[in-house]
Amino acid sequence: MKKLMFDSLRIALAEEIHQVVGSRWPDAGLTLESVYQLLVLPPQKEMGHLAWGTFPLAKALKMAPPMIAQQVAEALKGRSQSLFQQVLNVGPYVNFFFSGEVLTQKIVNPAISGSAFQHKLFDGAPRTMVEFSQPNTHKELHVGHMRNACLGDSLVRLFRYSGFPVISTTFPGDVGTHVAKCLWYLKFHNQESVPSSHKGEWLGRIYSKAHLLLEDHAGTPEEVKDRKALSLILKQIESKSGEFYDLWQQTRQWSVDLMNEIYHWCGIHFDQWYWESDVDSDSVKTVKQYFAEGKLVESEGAIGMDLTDENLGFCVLLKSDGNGLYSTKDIELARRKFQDHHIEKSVYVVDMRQALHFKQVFASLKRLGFEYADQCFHLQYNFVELPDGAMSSRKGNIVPLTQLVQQMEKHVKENYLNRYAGEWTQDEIDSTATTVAQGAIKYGMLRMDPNKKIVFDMAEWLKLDGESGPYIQYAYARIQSILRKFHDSFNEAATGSHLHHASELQLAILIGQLNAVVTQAVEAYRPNVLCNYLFDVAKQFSQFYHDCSIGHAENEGLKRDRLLLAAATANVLKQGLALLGIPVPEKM
RNA sequence: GACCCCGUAGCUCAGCUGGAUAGAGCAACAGCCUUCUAAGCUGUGGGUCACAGGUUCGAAUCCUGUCGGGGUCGCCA
Repeated sequence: MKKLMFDSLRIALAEEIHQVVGSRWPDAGLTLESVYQLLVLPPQKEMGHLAWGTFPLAKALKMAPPMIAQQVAEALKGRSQSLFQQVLNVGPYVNFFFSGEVLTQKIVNPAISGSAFQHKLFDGAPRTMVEFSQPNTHKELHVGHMRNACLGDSLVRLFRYSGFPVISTTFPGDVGTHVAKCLWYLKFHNQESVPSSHKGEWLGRIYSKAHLLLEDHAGTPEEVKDRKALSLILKQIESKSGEFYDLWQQTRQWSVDLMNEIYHWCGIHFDQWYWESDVDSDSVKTVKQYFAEGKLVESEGAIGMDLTDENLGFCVLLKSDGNGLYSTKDIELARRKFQDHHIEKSVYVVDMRQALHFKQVFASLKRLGFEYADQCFHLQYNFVELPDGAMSSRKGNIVPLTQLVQQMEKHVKENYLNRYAGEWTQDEIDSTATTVAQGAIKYGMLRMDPNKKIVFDMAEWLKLDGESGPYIQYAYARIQSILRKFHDSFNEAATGSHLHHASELQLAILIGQLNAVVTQAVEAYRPNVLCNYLFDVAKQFSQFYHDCSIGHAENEGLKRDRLLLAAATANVLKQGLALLGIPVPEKM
């Protein structure tokens, strides 16, 4: 996979530099592409719009970088016609300033027409499957699940935008001991009647009670009875018959309804759903087949793959009782993914506690002769915990996802949107509250490096000023408000020739960076770099908004140029937020 | 004991495929709504980039070691 050149301003500038350098030092062997890749934003806005570092050239020529920068800047200055307005050398860098016209032509116009968002960013992008969101049925969905869902969904969107063929998939756990525990409690101990709505959440709480009761029974005569009951339940589910199978089908649906409700709220879609119950029995058959072929070994009564020489221990694939494990299912699932969808790369978004598990699974796949084993990638991320420690649905100390959503929407209405009561319809207030809540929650989940832990504190999450999703949405809504107000002056043919203020030019150059930022986010599997960028754009817009009035622009030409720039900014914000799975409000 | 992740301002974090004077948000303090939405803007203060070596013209960034926090290590998922 190779990064492509897609930024027309950088390409044009790189061509000029390449010509100058090529004619002056023909032997340096500098390619157009390497010139392009070395064009960066300067650390300080005052230094310039783009900067070119001379380090590689300095190495090739064995000259001091500042010397080269000076000579390149001089040579560029001597050209009769150039793209840039000003060039100056600062230490080892050659810095460039552009006119409002060039920035409008190269950046603003493509953002207005939408062509800026249609570039293929990579060559040879593999057909990729992204598996994320592996919630268990019969348990409650909590804020920790949200981080995974947001991360996976954003990656799918980023890959797709960049030109990858992508298949999104989920692998919910609808069988296993946690299900048996839940059904056991429901049948033998539950005193409550099943609620008429929110059955999924209720079921999750039943699971917690089941777990606690079973712990209480540990070491008592009840324990033996419990184990027998659980074993019976599991058998009935597996054989697809009996009262517990019926109960499983019924209750499983309650959880699935809850999942669908949440995914719908989040705007998350899966192209393919793989169920544990579906791969379960086949996975055992597959592994038994491998054992029969002599590809697996027996150890301490279990069957698996010995990976001790890779420092990965022993990967159990069949328990001594003949049943499979999580690893067993993942072996079978990997096989199906490549077979069903002819993918070339498989990404697993799963928290870091499973790092060893996936190393074992991938190493096992490789030894089993699976040709795409090296193309399986575990994207690990750190988990969400509460101020007083780890969350666990078994312990019941979780923040349910539905609670976060409800509180956030309520908070947004009470503190901000209810001021429009009477002016807006209730529908507008409700749907805007949902949009803003999505912005707050998703941005909050994505803004940090995936490797860093998130300590969830509801009070902190409800603060919507400063670096937050709503701050960015607010910038967008303000632009829409301006466009509504001055739509008569909006003109797509505006040239940008009236733009001179630093706030205008800075905003223009910044909105031109979207594709470069997306490229970086995709390469690093990190949506947080896009979060930071969009915050910067919104901040730069706020400054522009403050410094450069559109309604009171000195003349009509300037007003048109600024309107066009604002509209382009809105498009970049909307497109960028969409890659995070965040919608935009037309007003807020 | 082995392996993985983290350690940057009072707090939460950017910056990490080496490059310009280490940046934001929050909190604190001082200003800005008769002017396009104050969920906003401007300004001030705040740093031994955990520590110690090494590589390099150049290190918050790469390597080694130490310390501190979290996680994982065969029949849970």
